[in-house]
Amino acid sequence: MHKYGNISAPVIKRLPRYYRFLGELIDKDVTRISSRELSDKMGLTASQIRQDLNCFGGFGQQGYGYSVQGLYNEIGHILGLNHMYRAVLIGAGNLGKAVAMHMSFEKRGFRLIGIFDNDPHKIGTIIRNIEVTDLDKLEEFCRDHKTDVAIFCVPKAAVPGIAERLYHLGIKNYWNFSHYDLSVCYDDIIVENVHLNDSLMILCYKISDANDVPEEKE
Amino acid sequence: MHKYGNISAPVIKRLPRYYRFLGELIDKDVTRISSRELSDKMGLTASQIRQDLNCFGGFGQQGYGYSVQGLYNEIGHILGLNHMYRAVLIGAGNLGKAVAMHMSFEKRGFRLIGIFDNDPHKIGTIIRNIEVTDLDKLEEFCRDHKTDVAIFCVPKAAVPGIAERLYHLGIKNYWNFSHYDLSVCYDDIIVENVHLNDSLMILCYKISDANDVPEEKE
DNA sequence: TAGATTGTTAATCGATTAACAATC
DNA sequence: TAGATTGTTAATCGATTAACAATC
Repeated sequence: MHKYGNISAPVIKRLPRYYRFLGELIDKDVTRISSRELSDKMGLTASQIRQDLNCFGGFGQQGYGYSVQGLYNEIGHILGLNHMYRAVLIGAGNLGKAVAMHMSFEKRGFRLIGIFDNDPHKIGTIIRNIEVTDLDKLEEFCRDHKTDVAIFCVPKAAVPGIAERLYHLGIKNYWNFSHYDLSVCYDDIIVENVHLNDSLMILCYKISDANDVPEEKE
Repeated sequence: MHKYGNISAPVIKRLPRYYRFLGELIDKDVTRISSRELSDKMGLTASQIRQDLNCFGGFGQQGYGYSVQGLYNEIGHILGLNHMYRAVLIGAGNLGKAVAMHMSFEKRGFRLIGIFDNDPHKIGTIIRNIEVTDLDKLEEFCRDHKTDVAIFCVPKAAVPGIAERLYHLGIKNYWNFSHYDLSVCYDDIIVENVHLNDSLMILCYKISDANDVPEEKE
């Protein structure tokens, strides 16, 4: 069962960007905007914006355009930001700590309710008002606290084992920062990957390709 | 001038993933693989793999398949990992620190040569053997040290000003973790974005869409 | 040689853009 | 009413898949 039919990945990927630009327009006290104006600002075509929005409904008004605040609210609702999914963070290393400290979970439909690690030096420390708990107590914690999502900030090798435990606990939604490909293991899970290494390599490709310098590593 | 013609974005995005899977095969002492076998492992079609690779050259052998190590090396070369682009990190907060500590820059074609911040509490601290420098000394530093890339780990509001300074210094390659859209400002720059908030919202969409629960925030 | 698998061309599928009638 | 801009259908473009001759 899908709330909005079968929306294509490219469309979904653009939604947060629309949301961001509309938020900026609100900050600038812009109340209405046409698909044309928005397309200029965002570097898209007006057609694409109208097509994208009409996957979810007719939010505009002929001859007028779109209400900025109205559209912002609609897209926030489509994205499901009104939800409050309970998330546990697995891994309190540099990356995990940064994710815990840096993200505005509450504005994005989530609440961080637990942080786990197996390093005795980290267990017991406090990150953003949450005590880092021993990974061994994961099952106990999830029995006591409804948990919807797990965030993976652990090394690749640790992922499969932890994923199996989570899957067994019925937690099947993952925000995955590890280099492990979760999607090839289970097929009834929801995964959103953040592969920082991949992103860095793509930057490397773009620079190399543009400069065409056959310079080698020294 | 482009080294490899005009390769489409979807193809480029898959390259790091190929690289990752081939690296794993090497670890498992697999020496040869057919497009068919690889496609099974990765959840792609064999056709797509062959099409992707043939954008860059014929790396296989009819009747045999591909040499795992050979293909790994070729893709590494295509990605430009043999380069050593000098990068400065702008922003030594939680996220910046995590990026500095967590990334294997040297394996991905980069070397981190400087870290900058404007917070007096951070200036002078050491992160991964690099002293955090006053952002005011950016121009001085870049005059003395050839710099190819800037990594943005600062709040949105700080980005446009710093981007202008970097652009003026001739630094036009950016790894952007901020929520600021650099691409709409300059058109002769290379940007690779890591928008963590967007990623989190996409996860929220996927979960909401799959569950179809009209549950509201409490 | 026979079998396997590539490189590559052709067919299909999907996403983006263009056009325009509907309508505010 | 006239002008503007949407929602939506049709046309184009690009990416993926299928097919197969080339060849190791």
